[in-house]
Amino acid sequence: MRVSKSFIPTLKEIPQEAEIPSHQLMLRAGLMRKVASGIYEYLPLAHRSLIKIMNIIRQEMEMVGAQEVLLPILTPAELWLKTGRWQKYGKELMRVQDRHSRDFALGPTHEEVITDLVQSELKSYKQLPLNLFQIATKFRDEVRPRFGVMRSREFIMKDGYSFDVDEIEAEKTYWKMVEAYKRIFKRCGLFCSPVEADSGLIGGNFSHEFMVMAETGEAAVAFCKSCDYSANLETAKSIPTVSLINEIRPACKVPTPNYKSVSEVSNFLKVSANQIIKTLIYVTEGDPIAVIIRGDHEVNETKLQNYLKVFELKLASHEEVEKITHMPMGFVGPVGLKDIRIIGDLVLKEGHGYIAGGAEPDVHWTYLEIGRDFPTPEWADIRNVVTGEACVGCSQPLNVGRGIEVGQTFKLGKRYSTPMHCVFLSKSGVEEEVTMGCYGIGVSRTLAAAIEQHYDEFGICWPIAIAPYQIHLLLLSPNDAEAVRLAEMIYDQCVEKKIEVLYDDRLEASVGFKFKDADLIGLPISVRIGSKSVKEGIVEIKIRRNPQVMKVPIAQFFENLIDLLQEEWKRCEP
RNA sequence: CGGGGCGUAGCGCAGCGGUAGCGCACCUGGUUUGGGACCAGGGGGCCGUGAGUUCAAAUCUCACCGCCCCGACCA
Repeated sequence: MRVSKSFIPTLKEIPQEAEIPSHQLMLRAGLMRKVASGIYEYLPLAHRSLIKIMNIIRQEMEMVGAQEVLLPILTPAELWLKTGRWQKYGKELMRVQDRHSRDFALGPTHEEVITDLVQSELKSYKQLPLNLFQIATKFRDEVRPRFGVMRSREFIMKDGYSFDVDEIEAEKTYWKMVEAYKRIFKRCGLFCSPVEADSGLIGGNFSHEFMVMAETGEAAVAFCKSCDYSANLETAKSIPTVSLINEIRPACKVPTPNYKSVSEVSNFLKVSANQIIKTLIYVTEGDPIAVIIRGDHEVNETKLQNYLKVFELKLASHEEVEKITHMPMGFVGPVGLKDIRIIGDLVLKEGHGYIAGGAEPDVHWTYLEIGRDFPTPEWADIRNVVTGEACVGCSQPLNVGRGIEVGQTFKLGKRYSTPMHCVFLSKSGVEEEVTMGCYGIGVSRTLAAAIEQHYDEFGICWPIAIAPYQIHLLLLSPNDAEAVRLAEMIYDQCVEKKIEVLYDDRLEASVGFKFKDADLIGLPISVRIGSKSVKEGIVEIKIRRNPQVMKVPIAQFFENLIDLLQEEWKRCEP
């Protein structure tokens, strides 16, 4: 492609709307433009990259025997009513009506649609296993779209669904898919690993998220450098450091005038926060509940929600707290708490001599013993793992970092086949429900994540496998006939050799302009041709991610180029 | 939905009661071409929308809309 004929609107300045590097660079390098909040247009460069990601996915899916289909975006409400998700999915499900006032949803995911399809055709165990996938646009009416295509309302997703005769076969399929996913992300040039995950709204009992570790990631991940344990903070476990700090003494009240928060109380009493019990009140769709947790720990609401099996969970407001506990805000504690279910974080179990709210203004209890001074709560793991705690796999210290979730795999079991009556006749002639799995990849998010992982101060540094073009050919002296002749020759030969080349043949752009654009667009290899190099009989080649410029005699140019391309490809091998 | 910020030329911004500006980009002509060139000329705006206050509103008031950030939320 000649730049003079291309649609690549690069920007010199950082658009004010963009916060994170990938978002800024996607706008600046002319990859995309915004139409509305969370809705983007993909321009030619981005489209070429997306196609490459999709093709890698297609190849790997084919390798594990999955077949591609294309499902509708507009889906009738009745399908969603069958599984209860018409209600449960909430406002994120984009609902529309047709001219007859019939309800539809723009598909955010397609379990219902695919299960309905398979249900209508599945008769015998002989048709199983079955593995179907599609690559299509999805809609989610996100509360807050963010970070460009990282969290957009309309996005491209690969979603796959597997159907097996039983749990054992389904699990085999699941692990096959996990392996395929690892290959896909590696082939896209991403450093990405599966982490244990919460299975959320989609249901099921087993899940992994594929995380690209990045500062700007929205998910918190606990991981171990010594063994391969890693998990989303929503499910992560650790061996906590237990605080057997204090001697056992009779409980006594101490004045804490106007000291309410954990940090205020610990400063005032000169104790560390891990001796304090924090009491939090949550409201749910049922009764309110109380949570007690060590002062230096945080409640993980996903864990709590899963333990309680509730849909709604919200920290109570100050007014609600006082009404529910009959204690003043800031001095709520487990002693004297009545008529409320109390969940205690497991870490508290072994400790002694705790400090907690005194149930009346300006007072805290000290030397509290669980079970002696207040009833033993229901124990559950409801807290966030903290950096430095011991790994459950190998006892080495855990790290907590941030990640971008580019894919997720779920074992669904019969979550969808039961309500949608997706059954088959088994070998023994008995009707059985099919066992399902589901597997997603955010294709547009993968593109953004790849940039988030491969950029520098000048622009993008594409992995070759998903780069819009492989070579950026820069004609630096468009008025030098010899340079033009050489550049045109190299361009023609690249086209002939099927080397994807973007040729900056612009007459009007200055040298600096071309260099800046090339750095910004970030194709893996640039080839520079100007009067200077032509006179010396050489061509300059630069690998985007390296600072040095190589000088290659014209006669050996293609030989060298092909070697360099191969080296780049090696970086994307699974 | 709660909190904060911003809407003025394609992009980045200034102006904050009295003729709508700057830099970059764009168009024409010329000179240039190894890290976002130079000279000369030129085009482009309902100052987000609507009400109000005022002799006079981009500027003050109110409402609405849009966008961004933090939080809540999130296959």
